[in-house]
Amino acid sequence: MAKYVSLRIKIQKIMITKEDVLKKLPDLDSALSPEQREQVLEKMTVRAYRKNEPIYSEGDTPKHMLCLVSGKVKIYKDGVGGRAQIVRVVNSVEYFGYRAAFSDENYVTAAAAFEPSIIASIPIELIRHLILHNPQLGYFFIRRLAIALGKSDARTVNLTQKHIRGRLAESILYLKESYGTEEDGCTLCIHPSREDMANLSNMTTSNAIRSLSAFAQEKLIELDGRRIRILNENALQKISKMG
Amino acid sequence: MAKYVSLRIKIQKIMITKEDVLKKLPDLDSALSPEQREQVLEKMTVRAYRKNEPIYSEGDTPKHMLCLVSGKVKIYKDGVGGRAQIVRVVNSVEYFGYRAAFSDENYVTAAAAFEPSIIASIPIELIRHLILHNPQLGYFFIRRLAIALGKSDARTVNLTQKHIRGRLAESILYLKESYGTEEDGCTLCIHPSREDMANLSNMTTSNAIRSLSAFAQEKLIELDGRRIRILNENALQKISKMG
DNA sequence: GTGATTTTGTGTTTAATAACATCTTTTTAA
DNA sequence: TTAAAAAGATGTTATTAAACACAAAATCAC
Repeated sequence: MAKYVSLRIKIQKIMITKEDVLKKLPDLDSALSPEQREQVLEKMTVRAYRKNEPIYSEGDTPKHMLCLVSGKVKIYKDGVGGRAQIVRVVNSVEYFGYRAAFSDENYVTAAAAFEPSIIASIPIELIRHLILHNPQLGYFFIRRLAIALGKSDARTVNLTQKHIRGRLAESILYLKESYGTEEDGCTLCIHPSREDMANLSNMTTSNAIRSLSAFAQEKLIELDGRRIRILNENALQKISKMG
Repeated sequence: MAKYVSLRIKIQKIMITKEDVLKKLPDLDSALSPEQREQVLEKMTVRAYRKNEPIYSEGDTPKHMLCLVSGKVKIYKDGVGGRAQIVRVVNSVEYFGYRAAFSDENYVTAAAAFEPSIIASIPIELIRHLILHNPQLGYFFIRRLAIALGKSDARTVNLTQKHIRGRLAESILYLKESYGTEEDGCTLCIHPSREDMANLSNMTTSNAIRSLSAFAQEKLIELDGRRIRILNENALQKISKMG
C-alpha cells in the first residue's frame, strides 16, 4: 500500500506516500474505519502544480475534494472587464474546492497555485458517502463552511465600504494572518505580485503600486521587490479599521 | 402537547401550535425520532417581531437556531461611517442565525424584521446534538452553508466591481428571486425603503433614489411609493450583467 | 388633527479612483 | 545572451459616486 507518489517540483524531486498525505489530515484520518481508510488511500490521487498553474476554473464540474498538502493557493473570481477578485487564499494543510460539490453546482470560482504546490484529490462522492456515515466528519465540514461564510460576509463589507488604503492595509494583514511571517516576524511568507495585491484589495494595479509605495514612504512597510515586511502593524490595523 | 402559542401581529391575532411550526420544517421534522421530536417541541419557542424590530445584533452570542415561519428578514452588517450593508435576505420558511454558532463565534452580522414576522427558536445545543446523531441532518446544513457561501462570494464581486446601475439592477432582481412577485408577475412582494435599496446595493440613499427614478424614466420599472414593478426584466438583467 | 419626524427628491460641489499613456525594470524564453 | 514579454512605476485626465444642502411629501406620535 505504501506506494510512493513521485512529484517533481521545480528542481527538487519530492517523494511522498499517500499514507503520509492522509496522516496530515487528522480530521479525515481519525474519522475513518480501517476499510474506509483503505478506500480513501486507493482513490486518492496526488499531483504537483507549478507556480500560477490553474487548478480548476469557473464553470467546471467539481468531482474531487482537494487538499493543499504544501504550497499556496488563491481562490478567485473573474468579474466585469476581466478584473479578477481573490475571494480567499488557502494555506497548507487545508481542504478546498468542495463547496460547489456540496451545493450541487459547478464551480463559481477558479483556483490557481500562488507558488509550487502539492495537492491531493479525493473523489467527492466518497467524501459525501463518508459524511453520511460519520456525523463527526459532517460537523467538521459544517464548521469549515460556517467559518468561511463569516469571513466572506466580512470581506464583502470591507471591500465595498473601505477606501483604497484601508483595503490594502487589510489585505496585507490578511496575508500575514493566512501565511504568516518568516523568522524575523515581519516579512510576509508570501511574495505576491502587485497585481495579486490589487486583486486581493479590489483596486487597479496602478493604485496598488501607488498605495504600497505610499505605505513604504510612511514607514508602515518596507518593500524589496515582491517581499513585504510589516514595520508598523498597529498603524496598518488602524488604517484598515478606519476605512 | 398541542399548546397554542398566541401571537399578536399588528391588528390580527394568530394562533399557531408548535406542532404546526415543526410541520413546516420537513428537513428537521423528518430527521427526528419520536423522542427527539418531543424534545424539540418542548424546547422550541415562538414569537412575533414587529416591522423593523431587531432580532439579534453584531456581537451577540448565538444561543438558538432561528426559523422564519412567516414574514421577511434582512441580515446586515454595519460598516464604516454607520453605513449598513444587507448581506442577504431571508424568506419563510427558512433557517437562519446558525452560522455563528457552528463556528463558535459571536454574531458578525445583525438581523431585523423587514416586516411583521413570526420566528421559531430552537436551542443550538439541541441542534448540534441532533446533527451529531443524524448525518442526514448534518448534510442538510452542509448544503445550506455551501449555497450561502457561493452566493456570498458572488455578491462580494458584484458589489465591488459593478457600477451603481448594475448593482441596483441586481438588487431588484435579487428581491424578485428571494421574495417573488404578486399575481401580476411583476410587482415585487417586498416593499423596501429607498434606504433598504441603498443598503442592498452598496450606495448612498441619494444615489438609490436617483437611480431608481432613472430606471423608472427609462421604463425599466414603475414606482408607486415603495412598490416596485418590473417592466423590462431583460434590460435589467443586461444592466446587471454589464456592470 | 396637528406638529414633529422621517423619508423622498433634487441640485451642486468635492473627493476618490479608474483609465490612459509612457517609461523603466525585471523576468522569461528561445 | 539577447530579444520579447511581463511587471512595476509614475504622471495626467476623466469619470464616478460621495458629501452636502435644502425642500417637499409622507408618516408617526400624541
